[in-house]
Order: sequence, then C-alpha cells, then structure tokens
Amino acid sequence: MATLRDVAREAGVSVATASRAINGLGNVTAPTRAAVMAAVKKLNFVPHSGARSLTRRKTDTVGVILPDLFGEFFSEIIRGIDLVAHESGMHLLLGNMHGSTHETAAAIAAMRGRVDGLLVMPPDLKPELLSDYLDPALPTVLLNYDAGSLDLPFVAVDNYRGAYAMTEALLAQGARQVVHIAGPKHNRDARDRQRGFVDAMAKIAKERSPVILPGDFSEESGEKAARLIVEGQLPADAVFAANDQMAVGLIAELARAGVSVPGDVMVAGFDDIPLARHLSPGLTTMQVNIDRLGSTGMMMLLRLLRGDTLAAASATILNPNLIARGTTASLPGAPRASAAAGASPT
Amino acid sequence: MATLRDVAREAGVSVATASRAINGLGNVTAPTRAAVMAAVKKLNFVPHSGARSLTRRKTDTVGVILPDLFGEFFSEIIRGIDLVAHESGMHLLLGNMHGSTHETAAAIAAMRGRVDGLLVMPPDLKPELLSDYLDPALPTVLLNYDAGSLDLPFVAVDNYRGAYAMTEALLAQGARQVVHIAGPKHNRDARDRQRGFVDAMAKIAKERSPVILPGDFSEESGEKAARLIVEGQLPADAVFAANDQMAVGLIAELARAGVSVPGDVMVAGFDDIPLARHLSPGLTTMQVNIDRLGSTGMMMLLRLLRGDTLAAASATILNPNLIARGTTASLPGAPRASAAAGASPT
DNA sequence: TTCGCCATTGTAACCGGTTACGCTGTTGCC
DNA sequence: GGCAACAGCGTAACCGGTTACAATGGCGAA
Repeated sequence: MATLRDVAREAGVSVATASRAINGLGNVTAPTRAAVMAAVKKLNFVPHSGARSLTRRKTDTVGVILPDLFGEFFSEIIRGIDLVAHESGMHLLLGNMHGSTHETAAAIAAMRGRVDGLLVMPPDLKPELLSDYLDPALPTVLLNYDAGSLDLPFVAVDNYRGAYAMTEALLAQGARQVVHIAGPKHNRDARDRQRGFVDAMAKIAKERSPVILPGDFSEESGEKAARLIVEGQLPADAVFAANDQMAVGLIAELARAGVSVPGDVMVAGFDDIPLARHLSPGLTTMQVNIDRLGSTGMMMLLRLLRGDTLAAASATILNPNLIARGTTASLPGAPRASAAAGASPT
Repeated sequence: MATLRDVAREAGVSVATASRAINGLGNVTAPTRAAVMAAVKKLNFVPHSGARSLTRRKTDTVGVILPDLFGEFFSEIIRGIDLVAHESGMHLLLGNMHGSTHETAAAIAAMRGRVDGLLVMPPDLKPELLSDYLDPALPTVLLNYDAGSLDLPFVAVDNYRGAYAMTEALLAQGARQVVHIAGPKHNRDARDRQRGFVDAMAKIAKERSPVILPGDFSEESGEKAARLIVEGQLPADAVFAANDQMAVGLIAELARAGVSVPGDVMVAGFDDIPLARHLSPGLTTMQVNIDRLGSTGMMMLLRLLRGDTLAAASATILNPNLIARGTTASLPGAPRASAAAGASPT
C-alpha cells in the first residue's frame, strides 16, 4: 500500500506539500497540486486514517457501547445514531458488553484512542462503577440511563410516567384486577416501569393491592404468567407487561388456552415494537421512539464534541405515548379505545 | 491522559520496559513489573489503541459495510458478525453506504488504516465497480453477494433455489394462479428470487405464464399488489412475495378488503422475519438464518486474517428452508401444511 | 538596484505506542 | 579466575500521517 512519502517522491515534492495538496489546504500552486493528485491516482493512494487520527487527535468516530445486540431495540438505537452520525461524517465503532460488567470495562478501555466520544447504554450498572470505567476526558453521553449523581449528560425515556399512564388507562378502561409482569430486577427500565405501576395503583385503586409477577423481558416469562392466569391461580382481567416481548408471549399462550383477549383479559405492553401493530388484535402499548433515543444522544454528543459544555442539567427525557389498540378494547361499558395508531386514550 | 512515557517516568524505567511489562512479555523482573503496574494504576493509564495499532499494523477491528441499517435484516447480520467477532476479541467498525454508490467508495476508503479486514454487503453494485473500490491487500469477504468474476470469497443465500422451492410448494398445494411480487430491480437477491420463481413456473406449470408485479421490498408495495387483486384486475389464488415485508403489507390490505387468507388467496414470503410466525395465520416463508450470514462471513474473514488463503472457491452458500404456516394451509383437498415451525413441506 | 514581504515549499519534530539492537551485569563452566 | 552465554533493561528508529518553523524565491516599493 502506498504511503504519503511514496506519493511525495512520485510527484517530486515533500511530504508536507503532498499532505497539503491532498487535504486542500490553501497554499499550494495549481500545478503542484495537479502533480500530487496525479501521483495519488497513479499509486492508488488512500490516506491511512489511523495515522491521521493519531496526529490530529481526532478520529471522526464515536464509540457505541450497548449491553447486547439482540433484538430490534438495539437495532433501532443504532439506526438512530447512525442517522445523525452519518450527517456529520462520523463513523461508528461498536462495542458490546455482552451483559458482563467486566466486559464493560474492557469495551470502554478498548475505545481509548479510537474514538472522539462515547455513547454508552449501561442498563444494569451502578453509577459508581460506571464512573470508574469512564474516562472523564472523553465526551460521553449515556443512553437510557439517568446518570443521577454522575455529572454526565444523558437521554432517557420516562418509563415511570409511561407505566403510570398505562396503568391509569387500564383502570379507566374498567379493569379491576390488574397484574404487572415485571422485567429483570437489576434493570433500570424495568424498575421504573414497576414503580409507575405501583404508584398508579396506590393512587387510583387503593383498595386493590398490586400484583406483580417476576419476568425477564423474554417471551417465555410472558407465557409463564399466562399459565398462572389460565390455571386460575391468579385472578386477572388485565395484564400490563413491562415490555412488548412478554406481552406477545402472554397473548400467544392465552390464545392456546382459549382465553380471549381482550374479552377475558386485557393486555398491554411497553415499547411498541413493530410486531405490536401486526398482532390481531393489535397490542396496546407505550410507544417509545427508540431511534430517537439514539439520534438525540448522538446530537448531544456532537454538541459536546463541538465544545459546548453541556451541564448534567442538559439531560433529555423522552416521553413515551400510549398507543391504544385491540388488546384493551372491549370491556363492556368501558369507553372503546381507538385503534388508530398514535391516538392517545385521554 | 497519561501516556506510556508518563508511566515509564513514574516507575523509573524506560518506555520499552514499561511497554513490555504492560503487555506481559517475558523478559521483565517481577519487581520491575510491579513498579510499572503501580504506576499504571496511579496514573490511570489506558493504552492508546490508535497508536498501538499504527505500529503493530493490526487493529483488531473489522469493518462492516452495509447498504443500510434499516430493519431487522441488518440487525441480525450485525448480531451474527458480533457473535464470532467478540469471541476472537475483534471490534466492529460500522460503515453505511446509505444506498449510494459514491458513499460506498467513501465508506471503504475511510476504513483504510482502521481495520484488518472488511465485510461488505453491496447488494446493488456492479462487480467491476466494487473491485475498483476494494483494496486488494485488505482481506475482504462479501456478504450476500456472489462475487462472480471477482476473485473474492463470499457467503450468500441460495435465493434462486429457495424461490424455486417455494413456487413448487405453492403449486403442489393446488395453486393455479400464482403471482410474484418482485423486489427492487437492481437488487441481486430480488433478481435471483424472481428467476427461481420464473424457472419453477416454466418447469412445472408451463401452460400458465408467470405474472410478476413490481415491488421494492416495502410493505407499501405489498399493499399495492393487494389492491390490484382486490379490485379484480388480477386473478390470483396465491401470491409469492419476494420478501416477508411485502407479504405482511399484502396480508394487511387483503384483510381490510375482506379477502380471506389462505381461504381465497394463499400467501408466501421470504426471509422468515420474527413477525412471520406471530401473524395469524402464520406466514409461510423461506427461512434464511440471517445471523448465520454474518457469522459465517466473519468466520471466513478470521481465517483470511490468520493467513489461510481462501480461494474464491471457498464461497459458502446457505440454503434457506421452507417454513410452512397458516397462510398456505387451506386449499381444499390439498395436503395441509404443518404449522409447526421448521417443518418442511415435503 | 536593493530591500522587505509574502506565497510556496521543505525539514524535521511530533502523535503514542512497539521493538530491533546494543549495553550491562550476572551466572555457569572450564 | 577468565570467558561465554544470557537475562534485563535502555536507546532510538519506526508506523504514516500533520504541522510548526525555516528556507527559498519572486515581486513591488523605495
């Protein structure tokens, strides 16, 4: 592979001039530049980005560290990030912590010297640990994580409010026995959603103590919950799953057992994965514009890179909105929710 | 940020020794190593991967260039790649050609010096162009692209055979008027699938000339096709869409018009996106293990990086397999396809 | 004609690591 | 005791670019 020195020799100029000509700096005569460009073509020279970024102290790359790459959630985040990164000519270096704390540290360390900034989504990490791993000199934006005590900008979804609103809506729809299927214990989203559920129940339906089943965001945990209900061990006329995945499993298992949704049991999820609107009946859920999580985070990071100092105060909270569909539509006498996408129940 | 020289000074040794101690090379005394490590801790030193890879001429990173990041297809590919990349401690640098040929060149050029190898998926690029862009010195594996004349290893899905088999199955199921919704004209997958359809029709159902509607892999083109059928302009008792996305749109629109699937029209897709099994009735489709496309490609690339010279002959062709579900289940008298996932119709 | 200024170009230091090579001091052996 | 072999460590060159600074030369002004 040709290097800049090769090009310079071929064009009969110095490396400095060759570099200037290639990068379009002003002070190069037209004929000189032409000679350099000819040499570039001839030798098939492509600049070595690694070397360039070493001296420029700028890589035009942002590191993205996600807990996993499984499923659509992450795919959408990456797409959102890429959308705005691409506009500013930035590249994406993907790191994957594969769920392990140890790997998180490794992933972050491996980014040193290859990225200008970091987008990190650490759903089940303690803030203290996180600050140990992060390099304070490296602009960093947290995704879907309320930094809390940490002085870091972040963008997150208001899971609490979303869950609260969904619970409210179910009760307004006439549900009397609302069961919540929770997500993984250590997962922040899951915990916030559960809190929203509990608080809404406490506020609106004091007399009924909230029932919470354990889950782990997988279809299987939804199925498990369904079996409890089917076998009659758990009276329920509405189930609010902490994510759509579980709701899907739940519905499938209920269908197998001949339980009608929403006739016998209403079901609601959280996330609005594309599958949700394709089920029949459609799944009522909290729409989170996942790609906006990524694009907003990336925009914040770009501002940091430009030198704007975002205070921790500059956190962005995205509000999910309720999409009412068929799975919560039919309690007799209850107001019938619109099936139109984007419609809000209030 | 601390550099290696800082560490060396702090530990009272030379940079060479510091480097050796940190990298665990043999010839360093235990006390010396301990001193270096103490300095590393104290200064919070993290090696600068950019600099390291410059001299090592090795980046431990592979570049992944995809036509786009939209939808699950790419997400699954990335997941497959990451799966095996992660095992070998490799990082992923994502490039996105955003559909434009010009950007493809830019994306490939930007990888120079930041990656050890390349995984490229250029669905609508001419081989000649591709070879212009690619650096022959950089190990490269093509994804989902038959390199043809190019002397490059690749991994691809046998779209032709898959489409052929699906068409066969529809006819065996009793269909008489099979319509194919094609994908984008310039897309290789789409063209191969169309060829498979045409050839199967020619072979098995000579008398019926194959009907082909244009499409672009989007749900909308499926809906458009549905409207043609509903309005009676196009007699059809079976539709084979070139991908699941279009099949989904088709089914939704047919449902709105009150056309029964599979009662009035059978429907089949291609890809087996997760949504497919969640529709009711389930969508019959050709299962492509998309993640395997990525993981297989990555494994081939790793072999190249290890120095094995794969001849172009080492291409891998993945065979899709037919998943029969509800949307092709009900022509009277026809053998009823099993709804079990993974079942083959023969 | 001579001087100074400016535009163009070259020399060389540097980014932050790795590593070939050489130096030193110990140890083993005759 | 003398010498070779060798382990541990340091010096400095290098990876492939960028860029501060100096050198050169052409031009207009005095």
